[in-house]
Amino acid sequence: MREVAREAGLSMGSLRYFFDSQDGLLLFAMQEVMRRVRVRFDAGAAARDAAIRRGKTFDVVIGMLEQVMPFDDERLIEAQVWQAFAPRALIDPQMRAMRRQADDEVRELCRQCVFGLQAVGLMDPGRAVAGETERLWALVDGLTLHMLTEHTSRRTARQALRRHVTELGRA
Amino acid sequence: MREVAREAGLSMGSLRYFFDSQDGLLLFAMQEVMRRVRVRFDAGAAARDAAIRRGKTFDVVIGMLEQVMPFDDERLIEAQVWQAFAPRALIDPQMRAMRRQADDEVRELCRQCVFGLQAVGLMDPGRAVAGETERLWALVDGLTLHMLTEHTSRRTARQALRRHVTELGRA
DNA sequence: TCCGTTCTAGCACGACTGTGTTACTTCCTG
DNA sequence: CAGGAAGTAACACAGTCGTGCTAGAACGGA
Repeated sequence: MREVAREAGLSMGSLRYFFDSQDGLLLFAMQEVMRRVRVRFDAGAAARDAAIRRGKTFDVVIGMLEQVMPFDDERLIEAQVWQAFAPRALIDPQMRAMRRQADDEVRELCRQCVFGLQAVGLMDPGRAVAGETERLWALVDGLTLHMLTEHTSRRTARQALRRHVTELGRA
Repeated sequence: MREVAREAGLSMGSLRYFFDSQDGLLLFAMQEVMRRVRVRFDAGAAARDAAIRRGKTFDVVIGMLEQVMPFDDERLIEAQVWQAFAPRALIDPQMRAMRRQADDEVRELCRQCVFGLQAVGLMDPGRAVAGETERLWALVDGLTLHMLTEHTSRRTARQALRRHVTELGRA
């Protein structure tokens, strides 16, 4: 708390005017990360719709998935902050619920990507949407994890993601 | 520290006889998790070699990968403990190095799996080993993450893993 | 100008933390 | 049996932590 106040240029008392407890601050921080991701994601919605109409479904899918992954420094920090909350989210019910919601949103994004690819004939119709959703979701979060520990480069992660989505189209 | 001492049935003074500092305790705990995984993994080495000679390469690969994933309660706890260290490992150099080593070992396991599948003709020769290693590794860690947060069932994770490895064989 | 809201700051309390130190017990070996 | 090593315990210290509380500043509308 004192460190946060210091970096914000506030005294402890002032900080506590906005956050009545540490839990409140932490919860807000989590929510703020979620909000930022959503804002960034929604910002590109119109452009994506236009691209889809031009038949660029594949590129749009890749682009959407990359939005929730740490492909620049800002998103890298967000991912690291999120990671910092992870252990507490295993214990704290509120944090757990919040992470649950965030995870569900990413999973839903993956499902839409898989469904979309199938709809435009970019995915083998023989594949199960649910199963492929789970696999894509795990890949996205796995690559995210390896990028935030800097054990995988952005270039490599991008290639792996592209490879995976491409694979979905193979019969 | 006091909580660890309590659960161990020791006083703080006694605990400090074994671990001269908190860092030492934490580092040991990380190393202990790594050791357990290795022991469990090595325990099945002979059986796997035998299975491979019988041509059961696919099942062996699946089995090896499952060994480093939380498919039972014991491994689930290990994964959660490991997760608890993650944020600190972003800062602390020693922890960072230790996690780096652990990650490298899992990555190497994935590489051997990919390479092995290719060697016995279970993988399309047109695939790049390095790229598929990265993809498999991300999938394994992604599924692990989703299992430890209990957002994915063991059954679903198993299916996704099996699906992925099977896919590698498709031309 | 007055007054309530909004914001800021400071202090102090009680609890908890890791560590340094000392002393005692247990146990094994020479 | 003596003595040293191994192990255990207890205490205090210096910090840090989150929080409760009070008081004052800044600001905006009546």
